[in-house]
Amino acid sequence: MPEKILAEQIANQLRRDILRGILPPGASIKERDNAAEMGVSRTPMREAIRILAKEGLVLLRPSRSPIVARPAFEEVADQVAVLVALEKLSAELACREAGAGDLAQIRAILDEMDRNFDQADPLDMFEIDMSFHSAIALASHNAALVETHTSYLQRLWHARYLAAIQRRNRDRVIRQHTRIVEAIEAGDPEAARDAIGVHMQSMTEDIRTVIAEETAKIEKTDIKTGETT
Amino acid sequence: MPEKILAEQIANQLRRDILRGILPPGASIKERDNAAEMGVSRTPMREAIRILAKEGLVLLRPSRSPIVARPAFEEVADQVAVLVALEKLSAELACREAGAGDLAQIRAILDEMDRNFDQADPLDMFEIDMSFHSAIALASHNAALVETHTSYLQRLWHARYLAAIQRRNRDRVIRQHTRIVEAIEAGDPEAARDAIGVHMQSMTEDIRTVIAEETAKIEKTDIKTGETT
DNA sequence: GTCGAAAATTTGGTATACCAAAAATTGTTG
DNA sequence: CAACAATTTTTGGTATACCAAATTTTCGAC
Repeated sequence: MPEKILAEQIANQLRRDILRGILPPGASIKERDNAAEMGVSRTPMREAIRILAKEGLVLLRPSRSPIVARPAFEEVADQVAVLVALEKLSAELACREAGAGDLAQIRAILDEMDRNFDQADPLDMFEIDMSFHSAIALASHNAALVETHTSYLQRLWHARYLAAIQRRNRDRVIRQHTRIVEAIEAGDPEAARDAIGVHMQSMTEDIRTVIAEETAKIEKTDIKTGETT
Repeated sequence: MPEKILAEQIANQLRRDILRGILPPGASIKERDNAAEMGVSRTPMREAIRILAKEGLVLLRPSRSPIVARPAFEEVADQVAVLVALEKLSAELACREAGAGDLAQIRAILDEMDRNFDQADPLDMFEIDMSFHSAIALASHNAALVETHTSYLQRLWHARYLAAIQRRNRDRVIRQHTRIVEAIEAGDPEAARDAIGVHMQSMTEDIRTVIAEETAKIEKTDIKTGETT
């Protein structure tokens, strides 16, 4: 694959730092300073910040440095509601459009999660989980849906990652994923929508819990030190 | 409202030219030439082109000038499938979340269309039609949904505009919009989803017909003159 | 007339400089 | 000590120049 332009490389690096908490919510991203640190000019840095702002990972402020977004639960919940609709559409279309290769791919990812859930590194397992959902979107054979779905996966990555890490539940995840796969293999759109609905309901609850905990932690820190950004 | 930056103004102007057919599908947008014509530098022009590419109105090509997108029916149909899911979610959430002001706004737009459909300029009427759909999205009180829905409205504007202009059917549109409004006013999510489904099915058929006609027209022109871009 | 090589042109990407506006900081006064 | 004014700093946006790569055009040989 062709080498990415500088702006995309910078966006990827910043995205990784944000998703891994190296750049925590509220941290400012100074265009000039960050560019100098990376030995690049402002132009690709500016472009990269724009990319991340579009993904909802960074918040642009007029005449102030952009900051790493710290979405309230309500914002995340809004995005999750849209993601649920997209995933339901994915599963529904996959029931109709998926080829044998698509189904094999989806099943293979489920089997891999089943085998390796406990041994694998949590981040790796989380990424496999995301690839499961992406594989279903790809099986829909709807390019616009794939693109929008990917955008929401990226936006929600951090919240979902925290939720997945802190509320790991192997049996529940495998059971719910299995229901989804079986519905798609059976070509049953209604069953697929229901299975997606149950799975995403669990996830929403997990995210709510995790964000509440993070918010409590942050408020305690803010009161203690009086810190602002 | 604060004055927009140059890049956004340029994007708006190019968008208008594209949607109105002044820049037809396939026309190239030369960064340097267009910038010089508008008396601006490449930087805001480049940014504007990026904005339109994100909206699907412009197709970026490596080492070649971007061109005005000429989506195949399949691409448009894919986007419409996603838009249908978003509109159903809008209507569903609006049933729960809409305030009295939201309902009044939606009803007012319907009444305005009913009164002025035949007299008003077709472009004005089309824009009112779009504002009807936007009002429902706004009534959902889900910011992420509003943003994604707006993005899809923009991407699909040209196809929908052509379809609306060439297959105008006042009674059908008013009837279908009325069903949607009544379902939302009744707070009935299922009825709202059904009404949206019927309405968008009609629209998809109209778009299919119009794109088939446009494609036939373009192929005839290409064969005749051998023109390429 | 065709084909291949060389030259020219076009293009996207990036670096750097400058400007106006907004925000933050500092100093002065009451 | 607080408020206000002046100054400084930071910032986003834009203009311009340059470069490497890709594409197109031109030219020469067969």
